[in-house]
Amino acid sequence: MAHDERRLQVLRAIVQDYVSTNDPVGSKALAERHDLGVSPATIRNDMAVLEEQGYITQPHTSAGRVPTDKGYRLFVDRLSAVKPLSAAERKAIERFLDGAVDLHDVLGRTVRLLAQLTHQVAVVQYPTLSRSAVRHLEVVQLTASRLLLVLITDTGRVEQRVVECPVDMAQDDVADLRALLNSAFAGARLADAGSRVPDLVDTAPPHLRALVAAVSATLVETLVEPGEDRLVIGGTANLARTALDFPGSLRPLLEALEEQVVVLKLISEVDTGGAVLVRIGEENAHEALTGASVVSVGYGTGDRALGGLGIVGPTRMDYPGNMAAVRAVARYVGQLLAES
Amino acid sequence: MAHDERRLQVLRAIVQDYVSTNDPVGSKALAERHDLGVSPATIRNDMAVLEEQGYITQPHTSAGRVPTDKGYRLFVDRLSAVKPLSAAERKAIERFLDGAVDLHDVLGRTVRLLAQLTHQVAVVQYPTLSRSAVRHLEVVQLTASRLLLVLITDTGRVEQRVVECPVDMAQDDVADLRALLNSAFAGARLADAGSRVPDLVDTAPPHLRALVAAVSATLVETLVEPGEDRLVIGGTANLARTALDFPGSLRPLLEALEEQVVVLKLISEVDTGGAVLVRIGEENAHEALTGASVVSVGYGTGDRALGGLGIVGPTRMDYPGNMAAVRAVARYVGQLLAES
DNA sequence: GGCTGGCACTCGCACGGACCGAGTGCCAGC
DNA sequence: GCTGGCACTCGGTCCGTGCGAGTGCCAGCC
Repeated sequence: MAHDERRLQVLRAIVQDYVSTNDPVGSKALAERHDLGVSPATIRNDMAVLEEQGYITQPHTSAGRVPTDKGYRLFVDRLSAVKPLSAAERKAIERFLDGAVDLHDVLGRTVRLLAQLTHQVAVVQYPTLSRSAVRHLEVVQLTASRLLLVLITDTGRVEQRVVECPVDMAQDDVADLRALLNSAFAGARLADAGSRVPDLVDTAPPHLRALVAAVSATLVETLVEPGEDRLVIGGTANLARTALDFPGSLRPLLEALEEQVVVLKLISEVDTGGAVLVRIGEENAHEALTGASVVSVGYGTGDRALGGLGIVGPTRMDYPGNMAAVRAVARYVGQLLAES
Repeated sequence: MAHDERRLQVLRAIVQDYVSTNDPVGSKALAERHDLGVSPATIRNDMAVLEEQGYITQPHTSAGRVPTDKGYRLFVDRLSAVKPLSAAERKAIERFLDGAVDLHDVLGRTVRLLAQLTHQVAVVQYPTLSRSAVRHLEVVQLTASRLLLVLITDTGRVEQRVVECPVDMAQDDVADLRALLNSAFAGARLADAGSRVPDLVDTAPPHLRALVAAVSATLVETLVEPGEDRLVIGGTANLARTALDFPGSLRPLLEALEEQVVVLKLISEVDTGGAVLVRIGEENAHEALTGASVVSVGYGTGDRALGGLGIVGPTRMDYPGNMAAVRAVARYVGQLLAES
């Protein structure tokens, strides 16, 4: 019992030291810097056991130990206390986010803030369309047969689509179309929009039916589908600082970030309970993210989930601090968006 | 005369070889790989002169020569023929860009395309707001005293702003406001919008005056100002490949790219005549861009300039190829946007 | 006058051996 | 079960050497 407990202390100390120094940590340094109450020799025995169990590893003989993914996992699950943010950090969050003029601005500031607080790459997802509701649909005629459809959601997103129509339209037709669409979809969650289409087409005046059908089809096809979820990414400059932590090069990671789809999946799969999720190294199950960890959490207004946000960095990161920062920022963003 | 001519050939050969091999190039290799018709010894004499004049330099004694910024400049100005795009590349441009659903999509595809064609970081500017005209203004009421203003421009941009109003509004007020704003601003270039405000406020019905004033103020302040210009950036993964070409680290460059303001300035200062602009190394007059070159060009519809696009890469880049790619993409994007 | 081949010279770099020190595993003793 | 001691391993650094690429210069040739 007592051994087990101390071994965990040793693991914790190893993780902490390694994260802060980036040097494999040896038994002697550990005994000096931490009050473990035992000699280096004893620590060596513990380390041998930890290595046996797969929590730590040696880069090479005669080097210190380094935590494995499994070691970080244990650290995150059982050994790390939540690190409260400093007053200065709370202040910074407020100062940074207040004064945003629209959703785009809020998310842009959020991603910069997160990157600055954590010194990692930050990722913020736009509020999911499928979980948003229609606030207003605007229709603007571009040419005789071409419309610009602008969707405004209750989460503040504004999306545009160009719709090619089968027939030419008069100005009155466009106004009628706008009224029809709004009365049909206003307040509807986008996920449910599809089911309202048949009814809408049926009740539309005959001369507008083809038009309504074409426009609603575009609406449902391109706005309800997932895959239309967007990401804001920032702080990639931080990768240059941590470049040495990534084995091969930064390239695959940068590519994955640009690709968006992989990261989007990781960020959007958040715990509905609001807990911060940590995925360490190979847990991410994607080649480009070997050696990378993702810390993410959902944000929302009240009890309603809007999307996810988080950070991506090397497995060798300050988990308690980053988890605290991610959670705090998510809460604040949620509040901010609830106001509008 | 004949010497001068040959010396330029030597410089051209040095640039070409150095760009493709990344090794300082020596007189012997030069004589072997290029048909200069003279012996290495003669080339050495020419190289000594070129070095004297500042076009090339030696990283260290007993190494070959490397072009300086000045050398690249001469190469771009006088020694490079425009490299026509291959049929496959033209095909790729069409295939890539066709099927875009809106402006956001067009620019996103453009930046990916450009990054792929040039293997550099690509940058595309959204159509400048100040040069755009108002197509439609939509007003959506969020709360009693808060409005969401949505601006749709003739260049396809859709911008949103939240406006806090001094007074509570009834639904009819919002509808009236919408009509007033549209009749006042529809068709106006945003740069001229400010001058229409006083007239608009004067002619507005008394009970709407405060409202109109507040909304137009926001409109002018946040949408007409420059600095609201946006960039799309892509292909940063290509930096990892060319990392060795950047002296210190990638960090300052990545930071400058995220900051946007520096790059925006470079990209938006385009030649109005439609020529491709090349800024080499220190010509960029920004510390983070030492060792980087920017190739940019304006894009637009017909004779109307919308914005700029271009690439950022190491000074050691394929200027003819990249210039051709940038120009071709800009043309195609211009055509595409002219259609909508 | 300009080009060429030859030649001595300069360095950067890769290679290899020696040294050092951090860290380990093991063992006998407390 | 912990501790101090000890022999051992092995990566990193330092240094000296040899090699080769590339240069500048010079005398001779067209």
